[in-house]
Amino acid sequence: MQTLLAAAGLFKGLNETEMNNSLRLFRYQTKKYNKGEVIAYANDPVIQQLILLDGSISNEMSDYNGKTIKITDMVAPKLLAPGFLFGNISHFPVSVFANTNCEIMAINKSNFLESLLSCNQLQLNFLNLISNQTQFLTRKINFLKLKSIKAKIAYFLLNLHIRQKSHTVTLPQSQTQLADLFGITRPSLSRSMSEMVHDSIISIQGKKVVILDIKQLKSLLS
Amino acid sequence: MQTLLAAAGLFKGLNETEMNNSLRLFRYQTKKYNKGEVIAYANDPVIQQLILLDGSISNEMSDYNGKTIKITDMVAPKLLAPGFLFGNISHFPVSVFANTNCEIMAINKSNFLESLLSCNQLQLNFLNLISNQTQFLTRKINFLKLKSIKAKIAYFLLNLHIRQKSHTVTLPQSQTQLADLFGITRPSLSRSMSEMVHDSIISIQGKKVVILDIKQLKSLLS
DNA sequence: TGTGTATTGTAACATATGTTACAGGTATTT
DNA sequence: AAATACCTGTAACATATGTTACAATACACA
Repeated sequence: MQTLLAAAGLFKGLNETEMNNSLRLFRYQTKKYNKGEVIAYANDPVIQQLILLDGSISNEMSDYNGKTIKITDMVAPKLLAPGFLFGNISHFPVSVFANTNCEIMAINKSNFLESLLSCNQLQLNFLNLISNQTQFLTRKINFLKLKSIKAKIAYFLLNLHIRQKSHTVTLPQSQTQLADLFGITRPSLSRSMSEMVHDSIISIQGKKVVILDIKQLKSLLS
Repeated sequence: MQTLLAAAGLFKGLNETEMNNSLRLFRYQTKKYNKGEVIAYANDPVIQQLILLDGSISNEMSDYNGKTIKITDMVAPKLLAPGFLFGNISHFPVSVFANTNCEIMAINKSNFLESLLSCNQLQLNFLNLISNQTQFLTRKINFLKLKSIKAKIAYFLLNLHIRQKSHTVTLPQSQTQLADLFGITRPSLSRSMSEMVHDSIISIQGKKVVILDIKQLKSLLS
């Protein structure tokens, strides 16, 4: 358990004693969810800090017409929505589904706060986790601000390029899933990629994409 | 100063003694900026907690082609980017401009952390401020996810309707500014509004908009 | 009151993206 | 190897939005 919470970032840098103290303070419950089950509904009030101990979940935002859009996948161990535990009105911004069988730790808000206050390192860790989430949201906003499909493709490929450290990048998802992620339709994605191939900016072979002209790719971001 | 920081949320609920203690701990500097000056550049590292004590600022995100998009305006007193002070890589997500003459308090990150840790109420307040910022960002994402211009107009009008508690709402900005906020062009905004008038969903007279058919307006959100 | 400036409505046209449909390819299962 | 499901490319057309331009109106200020 301690290892898990350390990996989640919450117990990072705590020594054995501090971990034990904190764990003793947490009046937590754990609950198991089966694949496909709903862990939290969007707009549910956030009254507990949920921590994904095992399994993987997906965050989905429900559209006004009921259709859900996947935001992101998360793999254990991870704190869920740490930035929403406090604040004036705290509601889940997304619905949380179990992608696989999951185990969730739940800690009551006021108890969690008490425990935080009892350990400086724990507080710093929590602040760091929230800040990271904030930065994630900001990147999401930057992505959503991109106006054209080609700009989104470029942004995505350039990120892959940085992470995979190669001009040949491997798409981690099918075009159907990517289109979903981008909030566009699959034929539109395909068409834009084809045009970029035609313009010799990239070349495509299955899931491999070769970045031929990184300068032009970057210029698509404007 | 104490009143200002209380109004900013940071000193909310602190008694006189706690405020004095905290203020003594803060090794802050204050700095004045003239209207139009840049307070922080996007991508600057965040090494201090900045607090706007007086004046009003605007957050602008610089596009890849250098063009800036206004995100939001803020009026003193307010903490700037509290969610970015901690975390792995903390860079300003936006540039900050002085809309009017401004006074800014700057507190070193590590000193700010120390001070937080010395007062439980202060910590809770900071967590609440960050959470509120997170919720703000989430609402922003929800807005950006809206696909059509009419959906954005509907979302905006419905929010005004809730806040102004009336079916007749007053637009707080010119269409030019709204279009900017929505990330669209002004003629497109005007056209969409005209169509909504034609469909008897709203009627417009200057800055006054009357919501005639709230049901249809809501259905535009899908 | 008059004059310049910003704001709004609108039109014609260009472009980007969505929609639908279909065919060929690839992978998976049996 | 055959059958099935999924994935990809592409085309024709519909729709939404951007672009540019101009006129009409409202507003601020001398």
